[in-house]
Amino acid sequence: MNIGSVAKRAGVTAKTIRYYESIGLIPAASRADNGYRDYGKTDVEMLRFIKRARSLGFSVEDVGNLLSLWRDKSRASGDVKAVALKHIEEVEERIRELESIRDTLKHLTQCCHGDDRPDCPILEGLAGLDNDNNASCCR
Amino acid sequence: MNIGSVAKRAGVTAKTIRYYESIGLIPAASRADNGYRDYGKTDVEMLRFIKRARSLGFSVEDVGNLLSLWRDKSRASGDVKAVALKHIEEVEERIRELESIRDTLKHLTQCCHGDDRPDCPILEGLAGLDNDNNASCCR
DNA sequence: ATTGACCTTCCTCGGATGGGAAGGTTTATG
DNA sequence: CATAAACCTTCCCATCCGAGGAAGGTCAAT
Repeated sequence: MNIGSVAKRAGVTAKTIRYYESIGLIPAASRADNGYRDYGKTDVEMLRFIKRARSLGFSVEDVGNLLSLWRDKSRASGDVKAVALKHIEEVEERIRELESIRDTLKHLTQCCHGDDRPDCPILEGLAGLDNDNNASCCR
Repeated sequence: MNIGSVAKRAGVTAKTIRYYESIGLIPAASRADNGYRDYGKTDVEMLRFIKRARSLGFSVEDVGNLLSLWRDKSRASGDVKAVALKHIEEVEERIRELESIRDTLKHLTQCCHGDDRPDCPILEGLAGLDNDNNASCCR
């Protein structure tokens, strides 16, 4: 199977597959006589695995770890769970950050009358604060 | 004031200031006789403004827009509010994405017994699904 | 024979800086 | 005064994860 077919089947681009090979995430494909990369069914599965893990926000490095656990038939499921739990922690941390940002922005916009007048509490809020966190912009 | 002082006062690095100048986010600083960049108090304010906007997740391009609104004494506060509201939308969208990711991961980990046994529903969940979304991994 | 769809490698780009080299300047200390 | 430390300058390279494209080889169908 050529790289285009396997790419389509796995839902990734040929570019991405070559990139994964170049960084060692996946083993180098064997070559046909014409020099084209040649793939099999297991390669499609592997790429689907990678795609799904990436879509869940695992870094390529994380995916590398998950892949070796996947291939290691004698791995402990606890090892995998540890990777996943750590990632959940990071995702939740990021969510908290974004919520804090959202709350600050909402606060600023609620203070702003939002009409044609030039005075704007949002800009004042952005300008006036040295510290990184929430403002009592409403005078 | 040299770049180091203004950097310290604004809470950014000298590198960052030079970068902002290079991309045109801030005007090129005037130079002293020795060729060093020379800054004043308003530059510190401007850089603080930028820093705070960046910490709230505005892209450098967004910050450029906010800066010109900031400098334009006759702007309408509604213009600023529009930028801010749009950014809130984007932040909330990103939060929803991450929450979806987190929920999928939690689901997978809850299915995993997490001990020394080699069978692992997390890996199976990652491997088995073609579509991008939630799995009923628990048999 | 030609066209179009593949494939190959290699190079560049993006966002928003950080790191560091190579060299000039200023300030502080001995 | 000499020297060292702490500045400053420009310049290039690295990050992360590919996307885009150029230049060229190969294959299948018309």
